[in-house]
Amino acid sequence: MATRKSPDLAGVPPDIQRRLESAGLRRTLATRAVLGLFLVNPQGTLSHAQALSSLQARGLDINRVTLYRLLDRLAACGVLQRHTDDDARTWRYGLAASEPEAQAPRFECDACHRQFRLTEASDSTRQVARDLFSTLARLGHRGQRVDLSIHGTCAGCVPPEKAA
Amino acid sequence: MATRKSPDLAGVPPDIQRRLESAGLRRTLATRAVLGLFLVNPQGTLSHAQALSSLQARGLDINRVTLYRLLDRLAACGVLQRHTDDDARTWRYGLAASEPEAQAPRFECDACHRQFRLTEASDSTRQVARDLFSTLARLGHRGQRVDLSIHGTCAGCVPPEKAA
DNA sequence: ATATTAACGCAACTGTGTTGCAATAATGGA
DNA sequence: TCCATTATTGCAACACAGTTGCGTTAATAT
Repeated sequence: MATRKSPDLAGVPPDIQRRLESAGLRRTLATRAVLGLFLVNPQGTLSHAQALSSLQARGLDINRVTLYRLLDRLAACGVLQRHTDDDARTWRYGLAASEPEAQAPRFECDACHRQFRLTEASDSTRQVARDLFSTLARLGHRGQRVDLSIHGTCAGCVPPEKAA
Repeated sequence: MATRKSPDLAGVPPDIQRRLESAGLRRTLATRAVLGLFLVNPQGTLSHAQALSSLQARGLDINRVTLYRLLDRLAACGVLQRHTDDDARTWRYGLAASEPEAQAPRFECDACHRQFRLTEASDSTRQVARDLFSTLARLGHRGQRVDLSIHGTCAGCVPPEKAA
């Protein structure tokens, strides 16, 4: 009745499918659902708690521990990217960029806590990363990874009367 | 016997004393001890746990809740600066720069978890901050604060045979 | 010296994430 | 198509960082 190979990963981009497969991950209900959560809004990020309630809102009753482990697995195989939220002491997950080079700065709205990736500004990041690495080298340290984030108020949260 | 005004804040810089006073903080034993902890190493940062064990090592038996509240207070009045540690989900505290403009990037060693402020590179930060703010403005958002951090291995932790 | 109230210590609690283990269900091969 | 293998799941219990309420202590101002 149904095909045997790749049963239900319809809208999932091939590069993600490849990463899932080469890590040996199984296509479970939970995996598909969580993946869908991120694919409907590729720029956004979700905390564990947000992901859990989204799943519940869709009628999916997934155990919280299962979700923790699933998000971990997806991050470990490079499908998601994990970073710490600045305010709460929590992790946030977002789709990883296809090429890791394209590390764009993150913008986090202090009002609604949504996060955006500023792909328009990835040049700035590359530039400053070069600078910093050479500064570090001069001091005898070794730099490996630059994390650039901006806090502020997003367009949707800027009070209209103050919006210039 | 002892002077009545400002009894024991000998080595504390005047701008810090001013901030303490204008916030109405009292000069308790704990306040002085914690302040001392940071002043002996002005570039360093400490987690709550590290600060607590340093205090205990000096024979000071301060309650952990008291320390939490004290660190909060010092951060609230601008003497300390608080930020989330990237690996553990904890806060770290460091002396705040006298002028907030001079926000230098932070370098965090992934091996020993110590942190350094790269004052040599504060120009890079200013530059990239300008870039990002204008990018954000174009998109309708409003940027308020740029956080630039680098992870890597510090001079003391780089394995000698690999240190070039 | 005394009244006021910030700061303290204790106990109990919250929220986020983790671990051990038995049960379940994708997956690949017969 | 059925079966064996083993990744994944759910549950319960735990670990850790930080918070809250409240009665007590001790800086500070008068």
